[in-house]
Amino acid sequence: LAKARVRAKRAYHHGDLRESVIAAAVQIIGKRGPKALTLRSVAHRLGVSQTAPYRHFASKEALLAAVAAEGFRTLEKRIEAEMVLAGGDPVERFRAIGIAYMAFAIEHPAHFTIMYAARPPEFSQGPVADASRHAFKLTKEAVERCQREGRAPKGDPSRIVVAAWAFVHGLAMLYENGQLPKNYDVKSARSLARQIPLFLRSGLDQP
Amino acid sequence: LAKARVRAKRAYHHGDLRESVIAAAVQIIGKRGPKALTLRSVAHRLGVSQTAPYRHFASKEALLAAVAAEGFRTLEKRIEAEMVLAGGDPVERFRAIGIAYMAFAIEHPAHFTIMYAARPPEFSQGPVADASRHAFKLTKEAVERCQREGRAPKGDPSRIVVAAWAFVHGLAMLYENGQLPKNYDVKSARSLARQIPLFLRSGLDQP
DNA sequence: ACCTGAACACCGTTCAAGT
DNA sequence: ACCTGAACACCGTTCAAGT
Repeated sequence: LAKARVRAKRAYHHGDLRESVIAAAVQIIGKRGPKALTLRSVAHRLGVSQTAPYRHFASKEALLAAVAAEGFRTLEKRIEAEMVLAGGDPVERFRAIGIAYMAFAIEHPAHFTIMYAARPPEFSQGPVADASRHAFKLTKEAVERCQREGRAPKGDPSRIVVAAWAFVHGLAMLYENGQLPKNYDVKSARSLARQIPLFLRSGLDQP
Repeated sequence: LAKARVRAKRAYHHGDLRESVIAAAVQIIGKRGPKALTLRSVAHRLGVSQTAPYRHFASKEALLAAVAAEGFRTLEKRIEAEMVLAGGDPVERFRAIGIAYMAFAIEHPAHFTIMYAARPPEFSQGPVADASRHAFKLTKEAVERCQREGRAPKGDPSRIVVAAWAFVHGLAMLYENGQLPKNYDVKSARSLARQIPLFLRSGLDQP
């Protein structure tokens, strides 16, 4: 009867539950906010017992870390795609990273929220830390090319990277929190293009 | 006996419990992180029954909103103090706001976390929104003075304010999360002074 | 190997009752 | 007015037991 159908549905999750749990978590966060995410709600949504997710995640934090890792992978792909579009100009490449970051935050708010709201200790190591380092390295390379061509001031490129990162991250944060003034059209990520390279041009003297 | 002493301690909280609850919440967040903050832990720390805080706060979120409001008041005072130090030069005044913001984030991490991590609906109105608006207005005035003296590009000053705000907020965020490179000395807030006014000098063309 | 059901400790919140 | 104690619904997590 109905019970048989439920059982069939459950059987479907054999070997696939891990991905389903992540997807359901993202959906719940997206629809009802991070506070509404409970393991039990995930399990219920998937028609699975409340303890089933523990087969695939050691804890709720481990699930959040998996969502974050997925987010960082997506961000990485977004950056790569935008870099290809940018072509060879180093300033354009620098811009592309910021545009990709902003676009990612806008297009994947649930992932973005988890990536920076909850920061379990798992984030300091493993795939999340790797992705973070990789994005930093890409940006630094773009800045160094700008410096070589005389389009950014001399000095430690890391300072420029951090400044740009802080700017874009802060902007994404303010956007996410709805704290940007109405006339500030950040919905189109490309409108930021002109603002990001200001970090290449001035003000970055050593302290 | 011991019971009498507890009773005396409790009596002390007559008319004073509200402030004590806020202070205890800040301490718990500072020592054990926002996740460890429970109304019950606050009550226990104050030697009061678990339901006593409900006399002063309608909910846990209301308590968090009160912590945030206290944070915004402190930030406001910090900005005013730094503005006095800055004197009359408009660029210095613009800098002062960013310095005060960064210094506040460093000196009051528990408040800062609550102000931007948890965002209950209470934040959209009331004292929190007021403080936010006031800080924005102060910054905008500083920018407009810079523009009048030819030390910032023409155009909508709000764009410069938002860019500077995003930058400083992002930097504080990265600092709070321990995501800044080791050689990036943000612990001394004043080392940011040279970086903040870059928003006044370039790159802020209209999109 | 993967899932269930019952149980435990903990939480926010409510409410009748105490002073 | 202010606080307590018991209770409710909910949560993360554990574990013996099922297939």
